[in-house]
Amino acid sequence: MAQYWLMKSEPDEYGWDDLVAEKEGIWDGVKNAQASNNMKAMKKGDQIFFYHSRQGLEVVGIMEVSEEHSPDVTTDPDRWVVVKVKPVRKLDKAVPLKAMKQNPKLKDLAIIRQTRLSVAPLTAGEWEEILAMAGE
DNA sequence: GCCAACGTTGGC
DNA sequence: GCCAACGTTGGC
Repeated sequence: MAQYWLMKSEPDEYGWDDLVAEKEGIWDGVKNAQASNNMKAMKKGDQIFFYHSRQGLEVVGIMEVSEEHSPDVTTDPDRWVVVKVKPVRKLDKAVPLKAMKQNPKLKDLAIIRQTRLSVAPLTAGEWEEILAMAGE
């Protein structure tokens, strides 16, 4: 079964619309051991929520892993990795952080507990709950 | 723009 | 190998 993830990006830097325009994006520049380990664990076809940080503060769409990890030549290839992702679809309505914080079922969500982690795993239950909040 | 949280670096 | 200083991230 596919695993679920959530990845953050500042829309100023790289937003959902940029990914859609490119059709396939390389998720690079992640310089954090925990996030990097999560990326290494990703399998092709895993589902990922795209979250806009700093501006927006909401989950805007779903993407999936199109190519598993490889060395990140934009940073330190011996240390960090990239994955390739492609957009699946935009959510009917974006799910704001504020709403997720108010939902007791999402209290253990990695982005709430550890805000600075940019790539985090999600349980199937959390995935479903966020989808439900998006009206799906 | 500010500041808290947290990871990393470097002097000892 | 410890820990203070520093840099970066991200919510507010």
